Parts: sequence; C-alpha cells; structure tokens
Amino acid sequence: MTGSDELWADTERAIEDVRTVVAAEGVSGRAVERFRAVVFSYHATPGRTMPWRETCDPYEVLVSEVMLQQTQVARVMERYPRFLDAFFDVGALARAPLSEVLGLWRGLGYNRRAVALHAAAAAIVDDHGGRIPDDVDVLQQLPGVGPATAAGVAAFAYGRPSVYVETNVRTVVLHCLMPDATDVPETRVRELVALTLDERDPRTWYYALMDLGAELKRRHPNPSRRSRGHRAQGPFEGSNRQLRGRTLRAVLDGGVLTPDELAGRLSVTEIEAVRVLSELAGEGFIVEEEGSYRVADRGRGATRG
DNA sequence: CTCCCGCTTG
DNA sequence: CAAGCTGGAG
Repeated sequence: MTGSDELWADTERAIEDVRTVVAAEGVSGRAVERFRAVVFSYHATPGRTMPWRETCDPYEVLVSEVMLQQTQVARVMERYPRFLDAFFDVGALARAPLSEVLGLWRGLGYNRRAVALHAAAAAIVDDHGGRIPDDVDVLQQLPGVGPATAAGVAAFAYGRPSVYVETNVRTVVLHCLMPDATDVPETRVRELVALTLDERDPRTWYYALMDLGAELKRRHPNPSRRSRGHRAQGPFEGSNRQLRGRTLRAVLDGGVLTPDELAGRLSVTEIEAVRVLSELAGEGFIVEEEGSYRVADRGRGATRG
C-alpha cells in the first residue's frame, strides 16, 4: 500500500497525542503546534504525485480544481493531460467549440462543469484580459467556481493563504481537532482550517493536509459524516443523472438527434426523450433546431446577440 | 451499499 | 437551508 505501516503507526500515535491535548484544553496554541507537527511529519513521507502539483500556472491549476470537484484523483489523472494538450491556455479553451470540450470531458461526470469551465474561460478572456484572477472573491464570480475552487486557485497558483476546505482537509480537521463532535457546522471547520494554516507556504501545507486526509479515510470511517452538510446521495442506476449522461453521449456521438431517435437508442418513451433534451438545452449543453438537437457549438443560428 | 480535492439553483 | 448533478471503483 502507501508507505509503511510502521510510519503510519507513528502518525496515528502523534494524532492521538493531538486529540489528548484538544480534549484537555481545546484547540490551544499547543494543540495547533502539535497538529502542525503531525502534518509536516506526514508530508515528509513520500507524498502522492499528481501532474497538477507540478505546475503553478493559474490556468492549469483552475482546470485541475474544476475537474477534481467531487471526482476521484485517479479518474482526473487520465483526462487532465489530454485536456491541457488540446486546450493549452485559457484563450484556446475559450475559443474551442463546446463539443470538443465535452468530448474531452467524457467520463469525468458532472458534465455541467465542462460547460461552466468553458464559460469561465470566455469570461476570463473578456473581463480579465486573459489573466486568471488571484482574488478569491473575484474568482468566485466565475461560473462553476465556488469557495473551494477559488481558494484552491488562490493557494496553489498564487500562494495565497486562502481558506481551502475540501473533503480531505475536512477529514483531517474533524479527526484530529474535533474527535467527538457531531453535527459540526461548516463555519467551525473553516475557523480551524484558518487557525492551523501555515501561511508561509499554503500550497505545501494543503497538499500535506490532503494526503493525510486521504490516508486517514482509507483507514478509518469517514469523519465527514459528522459534519452538518453531509448528505447521502440516492442510487445512480435508473436516475435522471444517468439518463442525462447517456443522452449527452448520444448527441456527442450522433451529431444531430431527434427525440424519436433518442427514445429508440436509450429505450425510453419519447416524452422522456423530449424532457431530458429540453433540460439539457436549458442548461446550455445542446440547442434545438427544427426539432433536432445538437451540441451548442457556435454558429448556424444557435447563438445570437 | 459507500465515496469522490463541490457548485448551482430553488 | 435542501436537492440535483456523473460515473466508476471498492
């Protein structure tokens, strides 16, 4: 597996130490100090290597952060290099037809992110002179960019001490600093992330935190279930999400598709086919023209104004 | 069944 | 606030 079990045993002991201090005196200065020592010490062990950790280029960081939203590292690893190969900078992405972007996104899931990222690239070119913003509040104005992605770009591309809370970071904080708490509000997690952050090198700090969190989750039940925002998701099989995914693929493969053709290919009623196609059209994936649907690339009467 | 380096909309 | 979004791996 990852690293040796003996080194991990040391880490577990050090974490126990932190929890003991926290139990006695809360998240005190000493608790923070020991917590940081655990994270730094864990980071000294061979960390995970990922292509987006080898670059500080803001565009490349942005792409990685969006791809990594609710999506495993392993799945992103395959598509990230191909995506950057096709769209080497923000201008290239902004200029590219949506069909190409969606094609390279295929299999990543949450296809809305591709539409949003494409729109974000256009906004960066149009409103920010082609430069990815370095301010968290400005970043969050971009489509598909929320608190985590904005903080990630600020920290990983620009070295800003932003408050970056994703699932692995949350895991470490909950596990080490709030061992017995339940129904933890997100504001409290953010407080502790801010309090413990190493402002000298946020990028390295968060990498270490995420690696530790990932390992922690491999060995313990997920502590994120104790946080307030956590919700179990419904089954995927037979869901609307599944139908949307299949529909988009069909349109990408077919070029142009009528509801009737879609109904045949996916074995759904034509009512269902119309419904899902309209839904995707409403979200900017595809456009309707004389009863047929195709990907919302530019030109041919699709876009105006 | 669970989760994944979350965001948007109602 | 809650709900929906993708798809696969464990």
